[in-house]
Amino acid sequence: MGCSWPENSPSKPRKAIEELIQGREFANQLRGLLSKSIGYDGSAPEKDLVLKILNSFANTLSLLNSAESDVDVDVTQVQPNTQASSPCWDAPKSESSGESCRSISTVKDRRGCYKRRRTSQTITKDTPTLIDDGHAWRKYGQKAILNAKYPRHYYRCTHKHDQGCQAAKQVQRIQEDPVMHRTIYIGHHTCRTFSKVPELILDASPDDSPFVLSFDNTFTNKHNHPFLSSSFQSVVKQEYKEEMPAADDITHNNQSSSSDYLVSPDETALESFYNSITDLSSSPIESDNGDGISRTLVGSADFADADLLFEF
DNA sequence: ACAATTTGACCGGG
DNA sequence: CCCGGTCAAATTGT
Repeated sequence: MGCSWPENSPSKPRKAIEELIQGREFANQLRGLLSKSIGYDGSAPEKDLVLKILNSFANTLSLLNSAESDVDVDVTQVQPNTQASSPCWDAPKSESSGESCRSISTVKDRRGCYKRRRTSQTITKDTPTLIDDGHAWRKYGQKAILNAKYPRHYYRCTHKHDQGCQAAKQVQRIQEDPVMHRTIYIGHHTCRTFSKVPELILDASPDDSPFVLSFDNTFTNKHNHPFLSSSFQSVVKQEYKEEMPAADDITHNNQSSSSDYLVSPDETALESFYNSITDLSSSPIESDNGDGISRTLVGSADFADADLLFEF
């Protein structure tokens, strides 16, 4: 079971990946046990540890996955409006206005104008159900994934068009542990607007040098998160709504489906969420998986700042 | 009325 | 051809 996420690996790394997935599975089980036996006054170093372990697994897996699939440095050119690079969605209207296109075209002719994202850096994060990373995302798709119980959701930055921000993310519920979501961040934010976040948070941060900014926040913002409650709630609502329809249904698993419906009840999700929150805020866990990040890139600054948003 | 999400179709890579 | 990523019309929410 499981091991459906990374499907793109030759053979040696693959074995390693399977091992890692198994390890992660075990860690998840341990985590479940702990949250049962401890209740939610949290503050258990054990759970702290488990979360660290889980993150290590996640990061290692993402490293392995990207290790052989891309060797690129692809710092994607971020240019909002050079018509040279703008695919087709910048000026599609003109073409459609001459809509008399003889083609049967129930759909406009999209041939050739379909830009598939070049593999840029991706960072994988496992987070308890409803974490908001503080960025404004716009959902643009949802897909059932082969062999996966839960669909994958596709988001891009809300400011893709007005600011040319290339950031995107994919979110999928982890089937071994439906409480957790795996989020793959692709590309980095070039937008400046934190629409959801009141400015008071940012006031300590001038708006250049994201590196400084993120570290700064790490130390200063640990205890005040004025936006947590609001964004939290909205996300809750959204998530539950999403999960309601047909957890499985996908393609082929007609027979086992009945058992799939007993996804963990809401309370469990909430409880463990609170637990994680507590744990996360009490220790700088995330900051150390810089190892996953630091090996490459330039865009990491933004992810660092995403990380600390996970930290409350 | 506008903005965000849903959803089926399309596209390109493997 | 299949699968996953993206587009965009239709629908739903604010």
